[in-house]
Amino acid sequence: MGDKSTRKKNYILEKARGVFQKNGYRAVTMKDIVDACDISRGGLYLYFSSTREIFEAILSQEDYDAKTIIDAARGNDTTPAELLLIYLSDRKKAILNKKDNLSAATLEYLFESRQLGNASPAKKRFNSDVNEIKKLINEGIEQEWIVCDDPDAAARSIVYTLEGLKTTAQTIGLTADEVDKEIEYIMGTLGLVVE
Amino acid sequence: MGDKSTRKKNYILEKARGVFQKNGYRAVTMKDIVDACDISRGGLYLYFSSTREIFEAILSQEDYDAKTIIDAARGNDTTPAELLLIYLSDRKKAILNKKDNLSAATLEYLFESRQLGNASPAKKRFNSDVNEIKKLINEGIEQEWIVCDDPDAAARSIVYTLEGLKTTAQTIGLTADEVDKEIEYIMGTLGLVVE
Amino acid sequence: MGDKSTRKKNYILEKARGVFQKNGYRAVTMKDIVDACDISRGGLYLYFSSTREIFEAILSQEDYDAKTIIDAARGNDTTPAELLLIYLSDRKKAILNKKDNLSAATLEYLFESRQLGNASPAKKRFNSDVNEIKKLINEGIEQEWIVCDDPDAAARSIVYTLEGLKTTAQTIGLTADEVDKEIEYIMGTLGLVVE
Amino acid sequence: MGDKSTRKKNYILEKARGVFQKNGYRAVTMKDIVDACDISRGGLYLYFSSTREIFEAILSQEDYDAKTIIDAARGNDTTPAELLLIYLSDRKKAILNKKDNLSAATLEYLFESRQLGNASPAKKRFNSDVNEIKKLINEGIEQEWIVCDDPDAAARSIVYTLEGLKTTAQTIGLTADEVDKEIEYIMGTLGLVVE
DNA sequence: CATGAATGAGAGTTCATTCAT
DNA sequence: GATGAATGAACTCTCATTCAT
Repeated sequence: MGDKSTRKKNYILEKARGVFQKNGYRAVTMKDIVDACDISRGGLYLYFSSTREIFEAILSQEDYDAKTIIDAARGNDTTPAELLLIYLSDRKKAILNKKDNLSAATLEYLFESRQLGNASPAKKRFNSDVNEIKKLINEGIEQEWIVCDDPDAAARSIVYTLEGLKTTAQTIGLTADEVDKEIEYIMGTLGLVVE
Repeated sequence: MGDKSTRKKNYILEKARGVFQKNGYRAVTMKDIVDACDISRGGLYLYFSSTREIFEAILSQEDYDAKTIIDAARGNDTTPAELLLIYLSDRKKAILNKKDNLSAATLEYLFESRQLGNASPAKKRFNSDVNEIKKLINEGIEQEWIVCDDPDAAARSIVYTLEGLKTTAQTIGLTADEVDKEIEYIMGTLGLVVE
Repeated sequence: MGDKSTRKKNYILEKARGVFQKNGYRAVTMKDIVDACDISRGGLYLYFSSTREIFEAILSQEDYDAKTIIDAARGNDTTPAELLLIYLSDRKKAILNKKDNLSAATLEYLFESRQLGNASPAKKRFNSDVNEIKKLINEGIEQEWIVCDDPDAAARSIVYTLEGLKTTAQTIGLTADEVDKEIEYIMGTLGLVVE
Repeated sequence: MGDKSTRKKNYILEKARGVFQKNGYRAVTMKDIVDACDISRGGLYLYFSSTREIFEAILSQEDYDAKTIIDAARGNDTTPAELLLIYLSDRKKAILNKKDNLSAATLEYLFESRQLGNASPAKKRFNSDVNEIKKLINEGIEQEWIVCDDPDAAARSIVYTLEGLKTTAQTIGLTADEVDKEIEYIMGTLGLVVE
């Protein structure tokens, strides 16, 4: 983290992130990143040799998985319902934050990855998120906060819905109210009320 | 439909569809389509002047909106629950059919449209689908098949979830069972049971 | 003139003239002319096989040489001075008439012809104009209207100046007053006064 | 002037000048210049992005305006008549020098500029030349070398005539004698004799 | 005669990538 | 390490020209 090479790498990633946010994944060229970083063409190649490599480096810095967020929020007296709401609210922010948002680029990246046949990191992430939410639902059932016949299906449903909200926000746009309403509905299906 | 020019146009669209299915939207060049159609460079330009134009022509041929499918299935004795299930099953086919599937390309296209500031056709489609499903749910409530406090939120939730399933299928892949399970869950939240 | 083929040819030339006036010579394509004539691509080729051929046909229709104009104006009592003024006034109209004017295209055409080594028609025209004006000046000298040491040089000078006015009008623009002033000056050098 | 980029730019301009001299303005393509310079396609675009840009750079290197030539020739004992003759002789060289001559290309360029609506640099040049010659004529009148009623008209006439000579030389060709004769005639109209 | 679909050469332009400095 | 000039492949788009109908 301290050595010069790493600092430079991080500098590039930071600048490149802005470019991907603005232009998506496929439309970004090495030249765009060179321009954004204000370094030389050759200079960029010393650190990264393709936009794919750069984008993957950026993705690996992101850490928004359910476990991280939920664990950070856990305390002695936080109920599963509260934790779920905290997670959904965090996702809401990410969904609505149109500027600082790699969703569009990430989807493009994943489509391309799919075609190339390597989607496993995304799959791992999906499964881990489902598991984390399922755990929360099971805790809620035990503590009689939550009513749910099939925690696995419920957890999956939440993740699919969040994915759908993200896509919808990127393609046709969503307001905060629309996301709030959906969060309330999700909570409602589990027998929870957002006060 | 009969004249030569229209036949040729349709031929191009058919071939181009394959290219978009395989490569997504942004990665496709006019040359790719020229090669797929086995016509001359200039020849393609007689009919279409950009990949965007071609893609939009393909999209306008697609007719998978909820109203079309549901109306086609309505009969004297079809219950709202049955209609909803028919719609979801149709969507399931579309979600899983990875080969003959423009989802990935369409999402890319929509992202680009968004950046260019014209997402309204997609929005119209979204709203129309939500409405159609809401109508179904309301009918179900009247006929006491369905239990639902907020039909609008329920309908939106279904559309978001389907969107999420489509994306997930494209990015990390889904099996038929996984989709079935999700459909059952959706029906369950409305108090319906898939036998 | 009456047969269908000639009528069609003339129709094409008429439309093409407008295109050359608007766009010059080199910039004009066969397609431009096809579009202007509202005929088929192949149809144009039945009559002409290049823009050069068309332009040459147009040029051969033009008949603005000094002899034509001066002869048309000759009468029993027209003095050489009057004839000269009539010719210069005619040229003035041609110089200023920016819309209906092939000057720019003609110059481009002549440059290209020069490079190709066949400028003789233009040369013939130049010499004939010089001769016609020289004749006029000589008549004027005989009748003691005009004072001039070297009628040949004077005639040439007039033609060069008219050429210069034409070019200047096309490149940087000229007003009627500016051309009038120049005509007066030319007349003045021959001892004539424009009343 | 010394740095490599400027040297390369000048190298390109030098080679491009030859191409414009040979082919005029409109007919020249970026590829022609690439070939003449023996550099890569992309290489040329590092320095210039259109033939227009290149041609304008070449033009801005030219410095043949009347003021420059006349000022360079001024000395304690040079008479206005001598200065005028020096200027006309310089123009003669430019008019006759068919190889190293951008006249044709420049006229084409000016036609195009006219169509695009920006002819002002040429206009400025025209006016400045007229003024410089007018000053010379006025000096000549004061010192009683020159006889002239209307110095402004005379100066304009000279510029128009030179323009006409240039065009004529380019289109149908002129010999040195023909130009000499015209110069003598011009001088004669001002009451001057070329010895 | 007349049409206009079709071809393919060729121009413009952009970028990933290399390499001498 | 770092630079940025240079290359050349690839893509978009336009036309002159042909030819089956």
